[in-house]
Amino acid sequence: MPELPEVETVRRGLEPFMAGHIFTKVEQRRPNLRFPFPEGFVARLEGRRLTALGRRAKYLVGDLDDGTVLVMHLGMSGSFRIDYDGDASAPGVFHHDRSKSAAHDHVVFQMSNGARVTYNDPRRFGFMDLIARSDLSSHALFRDIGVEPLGNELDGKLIAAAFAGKKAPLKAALLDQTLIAGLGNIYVCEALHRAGLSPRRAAGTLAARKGLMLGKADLLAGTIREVLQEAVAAGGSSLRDHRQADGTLGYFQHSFRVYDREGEACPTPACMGVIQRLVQSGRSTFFCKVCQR
DNA sequence: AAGCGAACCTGGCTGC
DNA sequence: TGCAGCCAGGTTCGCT
Repeated sequence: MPELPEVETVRRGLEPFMAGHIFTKVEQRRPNLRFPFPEGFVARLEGRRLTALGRRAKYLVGDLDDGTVLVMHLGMSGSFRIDYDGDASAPGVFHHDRSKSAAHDHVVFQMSNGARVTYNDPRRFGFMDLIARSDLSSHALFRDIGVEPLGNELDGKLIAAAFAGKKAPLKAALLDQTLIAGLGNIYVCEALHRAGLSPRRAAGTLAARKGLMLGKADLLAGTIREVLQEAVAAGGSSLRDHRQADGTLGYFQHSFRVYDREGEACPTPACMGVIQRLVQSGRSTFFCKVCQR
């Protein structure tokens, strides 16, 4: 499920059940996901307290009380669910999601507060790692990651500079995690439509603001921020019944303007276009060729 | 060296 | 009903 809004939604769902609590038992049911689990994964977690659960790009980043960081990536199909043995009437406690096969339950975290947190991932493109907090920013996974689109750095000037000279299409440049971190196929399509920019336009053609005149790069920075904020507020998007950690469904998919809407009328006011699908670097792009130039 | 397509893996849906 | 083929929210590798 995981672009930035979905990962952030997972983070918020897990935080109250995990942060501040101790891993009393960890089950690792297979030797690898996308990559092998790190040496001693279970032993290095059991008995440790998770002091905080954060997010960087599409990574969940959990600090342990010994200076280690538990890094988790959901790949394409990873999800968490929570079973809580405590007071079932407590606020924020939800039902177990039984819609997924236990055959793909790869990791189970038993926490000291009675919460059981299960990681399920049919395609196994996700992974987990343990990295010293002091090495995190220089680690290969994080070293080259670009700006957080919901942080303060993202603006038209940054986009124009990052995309300068690029002949690759905007679609590809926006998916490049070393430039802007956290966008994926859905939100790139949505941000480009809102900005009225063609996914095929060369990335290097966006200008930043000159004086009072806003450039297309400024417009795009605004729509990226806007669509991500709206999606986070909606609890992310739930395709194929993908659920939040608490078992509830995000609902931003109902707000898609173009993604997976091939053949539908373009939602731009007064636009007579029809949403088209095309393939760019092996992925589906949805856009309106009338109002996106 | 940037920019593509293929690969990783499983499951769900479509169409014959 | 069965099965082949295509598609899926991500990332990395290897070939122009």
